[in-house]
Amino acid sequence: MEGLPDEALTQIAAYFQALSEPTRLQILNLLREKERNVGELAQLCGYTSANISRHLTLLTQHGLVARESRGNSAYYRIADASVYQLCDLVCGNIARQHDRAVKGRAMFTGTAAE
Amino acid sequence: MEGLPDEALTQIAAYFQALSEPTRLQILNLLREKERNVGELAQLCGYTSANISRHLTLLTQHGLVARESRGNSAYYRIADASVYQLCDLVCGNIARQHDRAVKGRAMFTGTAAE
DNA sequence: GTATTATTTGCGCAAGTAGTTAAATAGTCA
DNA sequence: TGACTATTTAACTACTTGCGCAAATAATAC
Repeated sequence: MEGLPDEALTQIAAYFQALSEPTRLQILNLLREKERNVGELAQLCGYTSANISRHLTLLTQHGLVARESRGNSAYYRIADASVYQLCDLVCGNIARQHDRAVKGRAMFTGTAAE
Repeated sequence: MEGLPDEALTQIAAYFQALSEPTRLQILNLLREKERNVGELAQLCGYTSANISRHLTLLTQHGLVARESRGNSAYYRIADASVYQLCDLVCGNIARQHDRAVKGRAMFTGTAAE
């Protein structure tokens, strides 16, 4: 990422944006287990199929999931498993930040920072 | 990320959203070299100080940069260097996707997929 | 105190986005 | 062919967000 041109930054930003939506992360999380069709995902997420379908097209455009048409259903599966690596990294960062917050509060409350 | 509750997904999404903006990535990229104050960053990015200041507050809230007030300037520096790791991962993913695109096109154009 | 500089914040505008319903499209089965 | 089901797309609403301008705040110098 050292000396990247502006266009590259734009693409990276777009990739992050695809991951910046709870519903899309939920979809990716559900697809971790096994492939699913749109209706299943919609029901599991608690949204309309139309909505989930649009999220899936966006994820497909970024190469995160892959679509396979079978019967009159569309099955989606993870296409780039490194997403989970990304999420794990982020989880670690968030956890560290929570730690700092707890320790910071401990200074005032006297609570043990566990 | 396996069995995360919805709230966790929301936090992860928020973290990704902080990185989903070209200007913010540019700021992080500039801070890689050394700390900078708001005015410098504004000039380097080509935006108003007001705009950059807001981006910096957001990045600070997510623990990505840290602020230090010196004189009547505010100096910002990277607080979580693992951001660059994240970006490197994403760069790899985008590169792979470009590769696939080139190779896919090659089937039709006869172009060598370099 | 005033003047000057740097940063932050309030406000408004334009563009983007997640969600809905309804219509269009595609596939299966009789 | 038509009926039925699944998915995608269109149209719309409500909300969010990046930006600039101008005012407010903070720190230094006189």
